[in-house]
Amino acid sequence: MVTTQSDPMLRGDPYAADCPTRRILDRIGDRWTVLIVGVLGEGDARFSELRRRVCGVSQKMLTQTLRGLERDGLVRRTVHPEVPVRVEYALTEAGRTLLGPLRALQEWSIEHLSDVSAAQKAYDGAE
Amino acid sequence: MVTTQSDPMLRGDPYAADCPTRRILDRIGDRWTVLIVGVLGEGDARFSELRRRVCGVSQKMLTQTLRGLERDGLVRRTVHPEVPVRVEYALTEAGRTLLGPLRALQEWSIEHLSDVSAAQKAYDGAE
DNA sequence: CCGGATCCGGCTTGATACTG
DNA sequence: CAGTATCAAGCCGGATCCGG
Repeated sequence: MVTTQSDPMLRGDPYAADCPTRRILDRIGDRWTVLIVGVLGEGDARFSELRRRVCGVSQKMLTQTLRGLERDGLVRRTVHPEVPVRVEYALTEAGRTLLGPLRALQEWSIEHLSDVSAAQKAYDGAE
Repeated sequence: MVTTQSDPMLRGDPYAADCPTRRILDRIGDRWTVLIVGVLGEGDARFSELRRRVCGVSQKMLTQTLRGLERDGLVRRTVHPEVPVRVEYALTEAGRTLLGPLRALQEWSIEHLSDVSAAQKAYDGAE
């Protein structure tokens, strides 16, 4: 199955099922991770704050995604045992390193959105 | 629902549901798009070639993802009406511009995989 | 045969309600 | 406020079938 010859792990071929890129992609490719990390990149936030800012996320997916990020060591969760419980989420050192690549993607999106929209319109029109 | 005040569209807040970044993220966040674009970045490929290289993708998702990319103007589909039909997929100009940001993400993955794995192990152990 | 569409079962997601 | 529990709906993957 896996061609271990010449070590594809460290090359530009993230296509074997066990390639590192694949593993990360499965994380960030869930459509909420990127957004949540993006929000946290602008500053720590508590649960409901995230819920409000990441428009459209369900509390279940928010919880689930945050747990995943915590597990990956990208987000730190801090519980303040006050009267109304306060839980703060923050990017870890490692989590902050993700911001760079994410920004690149974001800038690409902004830059190419009109082209993509036009292409979609053309495609749908022609069909 | 949508706060139209002060135009968040062009800022660094991809968190409104109608923000451009969101739209693109929904595309690339499907877990196959990135891999397929990555493969095509190394050269044109036909359907079964992609199927082989993007290990684990089902024929259905491959078709679906390629259609989406074609619709977005990122991939060009060429049918050669030969005896066994040959269909070639290639990145468009716009599609190639995605390679940069994708590489950044890929490099991040490779660089941080061990940290993430360690964090996961620690998290699971502590629980 | 290659590329692709369709049908179906299982897992993931989302909406809603409930708890500490 | 910050989640967990529950259940319905939609998406994914696999098998199967079709057109050139």
